[in-house]
Amino acid sequence: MLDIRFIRDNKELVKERLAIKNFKELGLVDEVISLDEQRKKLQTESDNVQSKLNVASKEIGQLIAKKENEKAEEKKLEVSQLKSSLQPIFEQLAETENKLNEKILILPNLPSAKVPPGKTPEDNVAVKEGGQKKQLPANAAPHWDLAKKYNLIDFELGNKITGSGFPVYINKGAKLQRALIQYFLDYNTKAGYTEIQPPIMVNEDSAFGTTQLPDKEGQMYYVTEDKFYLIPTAEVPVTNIYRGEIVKENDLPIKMTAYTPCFRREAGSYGKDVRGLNRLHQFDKVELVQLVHPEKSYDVLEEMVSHVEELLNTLNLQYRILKLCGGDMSFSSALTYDFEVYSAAQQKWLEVSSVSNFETFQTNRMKIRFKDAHNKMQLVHSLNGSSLALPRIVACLLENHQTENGIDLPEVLHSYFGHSVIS
RNA sequence: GGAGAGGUGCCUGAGUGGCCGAAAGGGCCGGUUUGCUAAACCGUUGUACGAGCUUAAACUUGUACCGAGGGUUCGAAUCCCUCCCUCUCCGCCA
Repeated sequence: MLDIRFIRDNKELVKERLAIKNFKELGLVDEVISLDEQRKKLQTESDNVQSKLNVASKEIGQLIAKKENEKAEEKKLEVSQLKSSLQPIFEQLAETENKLNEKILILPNLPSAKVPPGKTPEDNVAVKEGGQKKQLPANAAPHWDLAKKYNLIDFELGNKITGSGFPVYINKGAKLQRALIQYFLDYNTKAGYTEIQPPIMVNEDSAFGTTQLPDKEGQMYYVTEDKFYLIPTAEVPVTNIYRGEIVKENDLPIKMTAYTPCFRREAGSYGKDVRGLNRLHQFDKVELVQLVHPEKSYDVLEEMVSHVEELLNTLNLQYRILKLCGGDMSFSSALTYDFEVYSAAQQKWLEVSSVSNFETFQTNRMKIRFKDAHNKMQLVHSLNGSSLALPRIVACLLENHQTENGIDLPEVLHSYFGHSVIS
């Protein structure tokens, strides 16, 4: 959620930036500002009346104490008149606040000055490519065939148990998952992230805090009986750990990592990209979350990008890092880097991580703050990134490391997996 | 799921209708003392949104906030209702 004071003071800048994000309803900015002005006026009005009421009530108390009941009764009449004049002001104020709130929630986060313009994924800027391009054997297969050949994943069985998009990992397939999770978590905790195992269902407030709600409820599974959402990413429960907290400046940065299953309804995405592990309703992911001092957040973003990049390097995968253009960024992000790994057998890039700085967009909703050196309240900046999303990594590991005889696993996984080859 | 108790500031905890934004103690921060540390003593210590003043900060001031939301009353932390949560006992159970 954008800060209303910032919008007030930087109206034109806000519009310019929103335009970069390809946001069309720029008139909302003016609406929000005028609603805010109305709000202030109404509040001043109601404060004044309430102040009078408070004074009068005290006087009544004193009159009663002095046994001057008649005068007290007169005052009471006066008060009841004041009260009835207050009623419409309250209603207007509530209505204005609701409207303001509703409108301001529609505004996406402002892209940082570093965000390239553009409308579609085509306009994203590749900032780096790395890793080795693989020479695959002539009979190279896509991962769904490899998964079957080596009996790692049973997609049909998942259909039977739950539905499509819920694969069953079997035997070495299951162990590979476990090895990856363990490896990623160890890698992250070594870099100073605290491991968290959060709930994988969250309440409405949490889903609101990280901006899944309102608006994206269609993407989440919902447990109606208890009003819980299954998390689409660990970002939701982990960031919300600090919801409503005032942290010490010295405690920043707060670095957390968590493995969780993630659930996404992926409503409306049928057809092409859903084959095999490419797009699932349930998948595993290890996530990074940081809460940091506002002055440091862009350095931290770069640090997180290198952290994920280094992790990818150890897996010997060919990757590229994209800086997302304004039009392709998420609603809440100020700057996002996507990591894509080249799936040699499918001959396409698969997104395996997305690292973003949200600045104060989430923390303003969650009210995660600290007192700075001048004793002034400030919102912390929040960032998160995947490190990494399992299914596509598994897909790329299988495809890119396949040989005539099996799958050669990268060295870092040998001890976690217990073997160097899947055959 | 059933029965009971309770949710107050950073913490403990008092407060059952006006003098309560809230006692007391602890903690924190600042100061005095001190060779240093400790102790002792003094002082300070909420948030949000307005208004005034100001370049700004400081400051002054109004309103709201004692789990959340409603209600009663001239007046609510205090009384009533609903919900949420915590604790104890019972039941069920990985």
